[in-house]
Amino acid sequence: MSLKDFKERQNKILEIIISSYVNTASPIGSRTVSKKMGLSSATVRNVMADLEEFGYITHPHTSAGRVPTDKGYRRYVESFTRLRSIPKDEARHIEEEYKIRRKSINDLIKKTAEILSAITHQTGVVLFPKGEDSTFKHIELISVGKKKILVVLVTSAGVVENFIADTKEDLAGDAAVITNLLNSECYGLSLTGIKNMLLKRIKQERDSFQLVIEKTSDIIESILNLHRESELYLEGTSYLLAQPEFEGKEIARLIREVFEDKSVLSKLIEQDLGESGIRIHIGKENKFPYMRDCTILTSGYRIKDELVGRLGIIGPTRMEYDHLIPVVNYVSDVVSKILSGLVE
Amino acid sequence: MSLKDFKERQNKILEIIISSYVNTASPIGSRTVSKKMGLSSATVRNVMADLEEFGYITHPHTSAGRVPTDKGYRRYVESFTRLRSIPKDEARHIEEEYKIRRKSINDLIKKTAEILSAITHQTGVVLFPKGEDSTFKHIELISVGKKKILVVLVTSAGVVENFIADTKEDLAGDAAVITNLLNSECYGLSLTGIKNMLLKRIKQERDSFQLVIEKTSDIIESILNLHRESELYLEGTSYLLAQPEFEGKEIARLIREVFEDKSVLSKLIEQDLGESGIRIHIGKENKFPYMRDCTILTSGYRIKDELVGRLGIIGPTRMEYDHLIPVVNYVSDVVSKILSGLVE
DNA sequence: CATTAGCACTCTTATTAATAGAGTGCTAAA
DNA sequence: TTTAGCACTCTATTAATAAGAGTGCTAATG
Repeated sequence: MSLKDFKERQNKILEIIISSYVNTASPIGSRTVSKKMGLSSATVRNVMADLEEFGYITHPHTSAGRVPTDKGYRRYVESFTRLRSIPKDEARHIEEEYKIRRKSINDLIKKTAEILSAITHQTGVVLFPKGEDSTFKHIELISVGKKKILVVLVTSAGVVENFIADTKEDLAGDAAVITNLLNSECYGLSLTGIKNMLLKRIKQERDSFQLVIEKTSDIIESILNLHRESELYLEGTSYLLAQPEFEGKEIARLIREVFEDKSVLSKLIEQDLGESGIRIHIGKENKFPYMRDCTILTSGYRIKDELVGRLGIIGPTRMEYDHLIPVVNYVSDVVSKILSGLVE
Repeated sequence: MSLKDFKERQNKILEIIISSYVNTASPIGSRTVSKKMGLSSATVRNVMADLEEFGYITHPHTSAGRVPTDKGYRRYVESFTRLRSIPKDEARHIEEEYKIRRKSINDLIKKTAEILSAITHQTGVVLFPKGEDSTFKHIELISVGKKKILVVLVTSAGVVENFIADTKEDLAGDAAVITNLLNSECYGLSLTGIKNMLLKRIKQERDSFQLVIEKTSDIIESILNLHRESELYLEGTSYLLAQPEFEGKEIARLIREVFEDKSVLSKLIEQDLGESGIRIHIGKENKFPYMRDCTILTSGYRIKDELVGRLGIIGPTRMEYDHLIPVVNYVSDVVSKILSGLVE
């Protein structure tokens, strides 16, 4: 038998083990594989021994079937040379979900996490970074009470943010004027750009702008201090916890460490922010200990041609990679298309 | 022994059974109670038999201790004549959480669900209704692309909503003018108010407003169709699922039916919207079948003197009522205070 | 030489039986 | 009215056994 055929058979058997294991969550014996291959169980056992020697599968104990290792899943997903296209009805289903599409970007992003979770039955996740470098398109000050100003910011991408700032004086009467001035001066500038501009202006006294700066120093400070941290939308965490591999033991820990404090997960996903395609982190490949039985599967999404964030799912390492990879990819395409459509 | 003393002893024993059961999640025997009461176990058993006869506690089986029933919990919580004040350090802890307070109302509400969950170790929930009757304070149209207008709405309560609307013509040049017109005409009106005003204006031709209506018919339609549904923020669903009573069996069902489709929960909580104080729904008192082992504990929160929504927790019926009721109450006070402060 | 049949061996899981223990309810005594 | 005492019931635990799944190795086969 040629080396190529040999490898091919290994792949085939690994594939059967994985796809069976994904469904049953219990070790796969040689007989199970043999039936699906038309090979005797003895032959299969030989191949299995090889696969085990190279670390693609293991034994929970002597008389149990085989279970894929992280390395095994890795080999499996690497073997996908090109993305399978997703079934028509599933595509339609996704489109359908987006029909009743929320019309603001914030809503769209949040809804996407829900949709991902609902169609994959895994935990859906969307990372929406807010860089220091996003530029302002519009700013609006609205008086909502004595010495209370509601600040509404719109970035060039069409994202709306708002907060209420306290001011020293009551600016109710001046809100419109100041709004106009700020708009004309700040349009198109980034956060750091605004900071620089203001510093420069403050130096050259006797500027018509000086008055505004004085009156609105509190607001301006609030804007500059606005920590525009990345937002991470998680939806359907219960799917993950319902998996048999997480029964009982360390669930509480996993929750607290991973889901409660989203910063860990954010960091993990942010690593791939530069990448545009599908990225998969399997089990212990995530250095984080409580994630050792989880896989993070994400794809980048775009506004126009600009890569803005990543979306995907978090599930047990034992997930349907062959099915879920195309789904996540498809959703990221749909989201990119909608986002791009919203701003032009 | 007088009837009053008799009832009092019943209460005391019920209280011990409940507080023990809350901690251990396993039936409480007469000996356990006896030790905490200085009464013999035989006497306790007599009282227990009475309590059982009236349906306040049950027997899982002959030789097991007693377990409180929904009716028992109900009697227990009704026995709280006034709210226990919460411990100082806990109060400080809550204040602390709100120190890094998000400055927009939307963020505050969302953060509150997280805080509730974190401090109670239950599922936190906040209902934020958006009535048809809330009035508009400000509207802003911002061009974000050809034939794309970003509409930003601010309600009198200071809540900001935004969406992107498609228009027939490109309105980039007119955005500012239209914004001004809409603002002056719509200020202080409710959604239905705006609808009426527009209909009236459309009838009387040759109105200066006519032009605007024509050009912005798409936007206006979007605003009118804006289904301002109540928002329900749920945080920490995993706490509920981690409870021993939900081990294994119908978890998946509970998730899908209750947490995924938030409308059920919304309805349940909306029933108490008129009520200002603490409201508790114990077990089967929630008619919804999958909630029969859960308690919903909520308190109303206010902006100024106006009741706007409800916040609280969802947990197993076996929860620390004596501790959690004051906590939820305290949080609702803090939130009310902050909300009121934000708008004046 | 790759494949397969056969068999002894290992370890898990399910089943059964036996025992210990927790808790009750009732009766009679204090 | 309270309590001590006791028989009784049911659960939970433990141990022993049996059944079963699956392996690895060897020898036979095409």
